[in-house]
Amino acid sequence: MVESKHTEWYDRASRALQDAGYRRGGARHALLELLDTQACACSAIEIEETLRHRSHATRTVSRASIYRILAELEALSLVTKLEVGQATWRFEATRGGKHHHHHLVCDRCGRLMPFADEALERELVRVSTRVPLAVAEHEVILRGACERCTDDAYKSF
Amino acid sequence: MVESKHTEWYDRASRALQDAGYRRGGARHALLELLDTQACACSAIEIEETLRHRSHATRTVSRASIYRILAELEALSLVTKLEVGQATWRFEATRGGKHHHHHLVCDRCGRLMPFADEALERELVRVSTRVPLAVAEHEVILRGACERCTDDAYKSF
DNA sequence: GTACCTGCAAATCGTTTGCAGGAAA
DNA sequence: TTTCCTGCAAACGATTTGCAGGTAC
Repeated sequence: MVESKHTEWYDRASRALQDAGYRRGGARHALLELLDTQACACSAIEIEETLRHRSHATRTVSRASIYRILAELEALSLVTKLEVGQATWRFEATRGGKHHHHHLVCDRCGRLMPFADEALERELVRVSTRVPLAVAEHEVILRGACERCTDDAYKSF
Repeated sequence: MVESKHTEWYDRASRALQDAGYRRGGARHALLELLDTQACACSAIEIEETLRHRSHATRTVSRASIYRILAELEALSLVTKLEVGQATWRFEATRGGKHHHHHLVCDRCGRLMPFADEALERELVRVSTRVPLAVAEHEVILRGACERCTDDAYKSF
């Protein structure tokens, strides 16, 4: 098996877990490795499937453990829990400012894609100060038809 | 029972349902009346409770019907389905431009409040054109601690 | 009278929890 | 050896569906 390189997030997460007193369980390790490779949010079910089927996956992990570990990671702010899609939680590694992004959701195929925009970010920060809430996080979701689905519609004529 | 005034939304929704060939069922009517009075999104369960307990509620409606009717209304763009809170759908009447708003969610008590901001809206429209998706809707959620919860924290010292 | 509407109860699906065996320290 | 970690299976809660009776037209 090829030794794969980890990102900064993986190292930070490993350390944080250790500092928080968690042991080096195999399931937890497998989840960290997987989350580290994901560009956008994925659901617990997707994580389970990926770990089960991907050849390079470290091992399979039971669904209960997936939820438990994700909850631990969320409590340490190592993953962010999103509500996007089908009334299902999705999770993604909480990376630094540079990787901060929002989400595009295709209404037709359910595809989820990240996007980022600096001006929008500034606007959100400004709005956050004018609102009766001590804002800790924000989240923007744009819904519509993705290019793939738009193309398909075109081809079907 | 006092005859209550309906908003433009109620009339538009009634007409749209009729045009779409739906009959004037009692459950559907009760739901329209209720949704018409709500300032912000509510869940199917909340709707059921409200219809059951409120004195001015027209009648009770079974949960299955609530979901079915909400799905019809959503298909006609008469309500908007949101994912805010506990992996639960919430629904609110789709009103004209003036009532367009986004949501503040309190992480501590779960309270949901609407907010609106014109500059943010313009920014969202701009961003929508620069993204690989034919954007049909957008949604912004700000999470944090509401004033009530912040006050409580203060008082507890 | 027919076709649609509605309520009830059962099924589904994502998520959470209880418990017992297995692994890390 | 002790305590934590994990998987399994059962519990849970929101949502959906099948079906039978009731209602609008």
